[in-house]
Amino acid sequence: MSEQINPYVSVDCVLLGFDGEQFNVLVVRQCSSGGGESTGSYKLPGSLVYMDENLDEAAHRVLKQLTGLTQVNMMQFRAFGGPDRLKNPEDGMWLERFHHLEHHLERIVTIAYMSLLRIDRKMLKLEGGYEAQWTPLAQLPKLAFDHSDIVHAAMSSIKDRATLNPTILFDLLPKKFTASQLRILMESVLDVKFDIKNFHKKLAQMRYVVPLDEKEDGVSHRAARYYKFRKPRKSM
Amino acid sequence: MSEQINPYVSVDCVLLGFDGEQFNVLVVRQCSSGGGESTGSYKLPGSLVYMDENLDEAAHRVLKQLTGLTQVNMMQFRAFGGPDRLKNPEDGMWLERFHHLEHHLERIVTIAYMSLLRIDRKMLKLEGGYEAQWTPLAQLPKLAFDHSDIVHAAMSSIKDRATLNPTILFDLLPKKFTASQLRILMESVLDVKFDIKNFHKKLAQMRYVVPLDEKEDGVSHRAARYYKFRKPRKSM
DNA sequence: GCAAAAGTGTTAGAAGTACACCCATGA
DNA sequence: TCATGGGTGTACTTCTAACACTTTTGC
Repeated sequence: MSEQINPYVSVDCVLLGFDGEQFNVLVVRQCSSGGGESTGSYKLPGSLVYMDENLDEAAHRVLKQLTGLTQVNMMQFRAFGGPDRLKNPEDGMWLERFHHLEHHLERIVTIAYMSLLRIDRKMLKLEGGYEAQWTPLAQLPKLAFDHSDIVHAAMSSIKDRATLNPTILFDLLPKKFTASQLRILMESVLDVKFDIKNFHKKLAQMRYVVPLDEKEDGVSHRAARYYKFRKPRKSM
Repeated sequence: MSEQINPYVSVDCVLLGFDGEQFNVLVVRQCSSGGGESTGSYKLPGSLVYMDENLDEAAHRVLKQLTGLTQVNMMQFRAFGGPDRLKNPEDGMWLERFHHLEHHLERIVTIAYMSLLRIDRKMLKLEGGYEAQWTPLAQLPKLAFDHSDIVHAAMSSIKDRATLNPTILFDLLPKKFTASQLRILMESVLDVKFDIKNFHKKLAQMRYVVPLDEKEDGVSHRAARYYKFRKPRKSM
């Protein structure tokens, strides 16, 4: 890690996936940078910001290092910067060790990003000693720093964004998905229940959702039709 | 300015007012900290973040110094942090001079806040040498740093927020306001036109807007009824 | 009395809500 | 054949959109 870094500003990424029932977050372990023992607590993937990159670039770098993905919509949603973010001394020490900082960290402001991923994509284990893991929101352990707060803020932000523009949610679904996958996803994001019949009607009116002639296979009940998402040409 | 500051992180505040026709932004002049010549270009009010305060506190401090207001909803809406923010060398030098920094500033990340104010409130001229001024958006000069971008991002953010929760807009109106004041405000935020009759119908259904028995005075046409805003008890 | 903005009702179409039963499949 | 989730239609209500004339006031 030879590049010059800004020791006061980081990005942290809330990578969200949906497994058909609930949201999952990709968390990593706080390990020393040499790889080795995985005893640290879990945290969000993140990094200090390099001097020659902007915030979006830093967030994309983190995502790419962790998953290999590059063409992903990373949404900045909030900065967290209270002096109490490092109140657990282990967190500060870990940062200093991991980034080989010379001086003591008093304060770090983080810019939080959120990204919606298909959970089936393979995750790389990083040489940097990352150990990435999808964890259901409900079973999320206490994370390092204020990362637990950041995750909750991300969920709240995604609700607002999906209300304004539901099409962002399709990043979470497989390329072919069933009506009930979409319905359950929307229900859990927006925290509502849809009537099933009415949902089908609404689905038929969504220009950006097109029914396929293909059906589910190998399920022990009537097979569901698949749909796919088609990006609207203008004005999401 | 003896407090310890974080030389890498600032807050900038987009203070918006509505004069009945258009949005105005409160801009200040880049002056030296000793007061004196007002030759600098305009910028948004802002400050580096002190080591013992969180981001919200820093933003409220800036607002209070400039206007004396304290109980105001300051909404964080985005961080700006590209390395090119200081591409105009004057901006960086001004910051160094103003804050009496010892070392050269290479990079500064700013957390942008936005706040909606009644434009009639009196603004203080600060001993710090601020010269605050409401400026209509349409006549906004090129601002220092990337502050022009920040203003546009604020306007876009307010549209999203008002779509999700129109009640934030009442901070912009006088305590008593007419139907057309509200209509023109909403039209300019949401970038739509409302049919006047339909708007009155909609107004009558807004629980949080109550008609008064009072009317305009001294206008050379039929006097308009006043309304007032009543905070909803739960769930804005 | 005239200029200027305020205020008012109806109708037609679209969208949303509530509700109960049969269908296809694998085990 | 049964358990499981998939899929369908109708009636009612609510919301939205379009549209033109009369009222009040100061000058």
